Amino acid sequence: MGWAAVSADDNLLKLVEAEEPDENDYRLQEQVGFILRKAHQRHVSIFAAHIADLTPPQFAALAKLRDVGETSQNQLGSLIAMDAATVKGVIDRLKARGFVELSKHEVDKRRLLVSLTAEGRDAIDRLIPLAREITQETLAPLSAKEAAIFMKLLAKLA
Amino acid sequence: MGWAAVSADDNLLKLVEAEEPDENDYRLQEQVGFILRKAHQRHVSIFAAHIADLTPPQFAALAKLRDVGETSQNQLGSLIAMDAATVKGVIDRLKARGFVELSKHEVDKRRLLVSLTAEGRDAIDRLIPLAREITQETLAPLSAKEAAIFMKLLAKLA
DNA sequence: TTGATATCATTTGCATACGAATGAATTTCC
DNA sequence: GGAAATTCATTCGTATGCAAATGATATCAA
Repeated sequence: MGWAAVSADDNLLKLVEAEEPDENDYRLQEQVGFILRKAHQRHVSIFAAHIADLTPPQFAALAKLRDVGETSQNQLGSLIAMDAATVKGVIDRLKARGFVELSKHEVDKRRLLVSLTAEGRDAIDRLIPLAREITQETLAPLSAKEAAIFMKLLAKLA
Repeated sequence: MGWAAVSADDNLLKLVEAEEPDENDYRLQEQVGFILRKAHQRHVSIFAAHIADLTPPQFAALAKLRDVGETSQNQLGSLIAMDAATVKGVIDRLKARGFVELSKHEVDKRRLLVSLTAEGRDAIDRLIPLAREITQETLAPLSAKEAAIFMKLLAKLA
């Protein structure tokens, strides 16, 4: 009885495994998260090759400030997808470089207003053409049509 | 002559500007780098919701070790796209958790061999089904067909 | 063989990235 | 009006991620 039962269990196990051959062939390099991380790394590397003295988050902060003018730190953070702790560090470093200046909101005393300095505006205006090249080089492995499709799908994911 | 020349220059300038209206309408949220960063952030967040006690890089290290068995630290790093400094920290933390063990290469004394412990193998085997859910949820905004196209194009970029 | 190179690993320094805790100021709601 | 909840900013701790410098070991080449 013992032998027969074990044998039946073995067969059942094999059937189950045949229906789910997944467990054993998980391929890390094909997972979206892994490739996303690599694609992001590649982009950051291309960015650094074109703009050595500013990081992508710092550039994003300046570019957004150029769009919206003066805003609070948190507001800016939400516009460029950074939480409060992260945006503070970015703004601190931009302030130390003289690219942004801070002031207190007159009415709401909690808020810290951030705005571009003249130097910051010059910098971002000067860097935007380079940023276009960065975008182009990042998308270079794709044809124009592929790039358009990719951007549409990527936007859906983000 | 002076007036005529200036006038001609003005017209020329306007033509050039008409051909390149770019400078003023750089849209950060449409740049591939910015969206790539956001998509990556979203994936990391989904990952954390499913696997709270391990980060994506730590998971990648375990998954790759499961594939290839014992390897050197640097070799593992190149397999999962981490430089030497980064992979060291990841392996250190996995070692502290008892998921990997280190040993010296007998022949080449520079190399530090990394391998899964029994506990590490149990962990990765247990987590792989969750990782499949993470991949699925990350791609959820796309239809099956869109996801297939996206993965092909993303792989070209990375 | 030995001197130049290259590889493996470590360390340091800097810059995101985010959860959690804290304090100050504001808004909401009863 | 005032207590409760919310918002804004800061700080701390932990974890990538990478450049650059360093030391130990291997390999290559003259």
